[in-house]
Amino acid sequence: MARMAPAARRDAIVEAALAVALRKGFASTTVRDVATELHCSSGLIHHYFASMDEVLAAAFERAAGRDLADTEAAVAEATTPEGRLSAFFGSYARADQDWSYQLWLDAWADAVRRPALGDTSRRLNTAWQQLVVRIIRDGVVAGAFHCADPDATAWRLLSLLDGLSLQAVAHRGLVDRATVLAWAIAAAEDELALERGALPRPVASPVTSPDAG
Amino acid sequence: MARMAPAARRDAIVEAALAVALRKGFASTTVRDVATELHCSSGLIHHYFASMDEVLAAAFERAAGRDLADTEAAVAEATTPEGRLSAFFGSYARADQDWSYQLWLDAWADAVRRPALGDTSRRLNTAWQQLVVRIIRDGVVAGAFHCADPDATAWRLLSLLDGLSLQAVAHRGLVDRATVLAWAIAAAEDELALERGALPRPVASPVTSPDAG
DNA sequence: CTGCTTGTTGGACACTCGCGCAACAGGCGT
DNA sequence: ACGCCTGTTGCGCGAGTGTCCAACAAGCAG
Repeated sequence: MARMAPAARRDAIVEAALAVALRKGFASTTVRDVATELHCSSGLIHHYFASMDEVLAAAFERAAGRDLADTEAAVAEATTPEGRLSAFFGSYARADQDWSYQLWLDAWADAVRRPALGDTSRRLNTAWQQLVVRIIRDGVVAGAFHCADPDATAWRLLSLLDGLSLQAVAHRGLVDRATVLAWAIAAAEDELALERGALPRPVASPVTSPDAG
Repeated sequence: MARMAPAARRDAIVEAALAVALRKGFASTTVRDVATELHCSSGLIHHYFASMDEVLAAAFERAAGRDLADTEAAVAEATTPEGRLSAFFGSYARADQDWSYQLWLDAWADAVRRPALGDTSRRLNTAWQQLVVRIIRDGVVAGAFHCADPDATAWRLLSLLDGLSLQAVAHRGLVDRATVLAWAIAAAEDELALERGALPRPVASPVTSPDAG
């Protein structure tokens, strides 16, 4: 493999690891898999990362961080509290269509066994929850929402969303995406003392859907 | 090891595999672990099972089935609709104490990639949801609950429970067990048009807590 | 008691895994 | 042009895995 600048090489490794993980899951992504994906030697991966755990954590960090940034951008675009919350749901539900949600399932399952991955997953999960907290707080300040404990409400909304998305992704067809979205929004309306229908229904945006590996 | 009847031996192997899996997780349960647990040779396991996958699949089926049966028994013991629902929550929350909930995380993550495991997981997940549906239906008939769509409510309650339990298990300490239980029960009271506090808070039943492996 | 079926043994085999290391080579400063 | 720094290689180690198999022994039929 051609010589590369350290930053670029690190980047390429993370990207390759992510590509493999999306195909076969975190648990069964090996150093040699990443090396093959990158057409380089396995030793090179260890030259940049102390352990495989760190490679996977970095790969997950990138994928989830990217999704978080996208969602934050979508939320920032909206002008009203109701619009921001809807933007959040719309952007989140999009995630369970392509394979990025499968990454979360893998990360949650492996969190206990791979410390670095577990830390990353915990941190990013909290970041998502804090995003919801901010949306709620802003809405309360603006007088649009009523909520006694935004932190708890955020956990409940996010967990409902996760539990439903989990079924949609792991057991395809048991619960469909539109239903997940509708139920989550209705739950938010209840939690925030809004009238039914107060939150605009986001349109489901079509996204890339890679085949199984 | 003493000679045994084929059926009894098969049973003992599955039981031993389950014991190990509950102690150190599904992913890291090996043939030799099971053999050690059973005080027999590793070859014996392969005399009864064509592959290790089959052993683990049988163990998962037994664990999940037993949890379901336990919960169904606990639910059946209660006499009022409120008592039955509380019994369900109490029994379910118990699951996230040891590794049995980690089994579900593993199953959900691998469902898409391992068809046999995915089928089992889907079937048992649906069985849990149907148990909630029955509790709700009975409560509605008895006039204790009000619910327009028991099927949907069951999915929402179960998903909230799963989403919260997931955080409790994968990210130890982010959300604690008592909170999961309290929030789920409160959500149930809202869904079924009950007054706050109408559902008795189940006592956290002490269960076997094997050390980490 | 003898012979045969079959549960059971324990090691051999052929991998894979993460990781470390000595050697090679490409590009930059001088 | 040279030499040094460092990205890169590819092999090898030790530990781990699932799977297979020839040999052993326990119990039953004759």
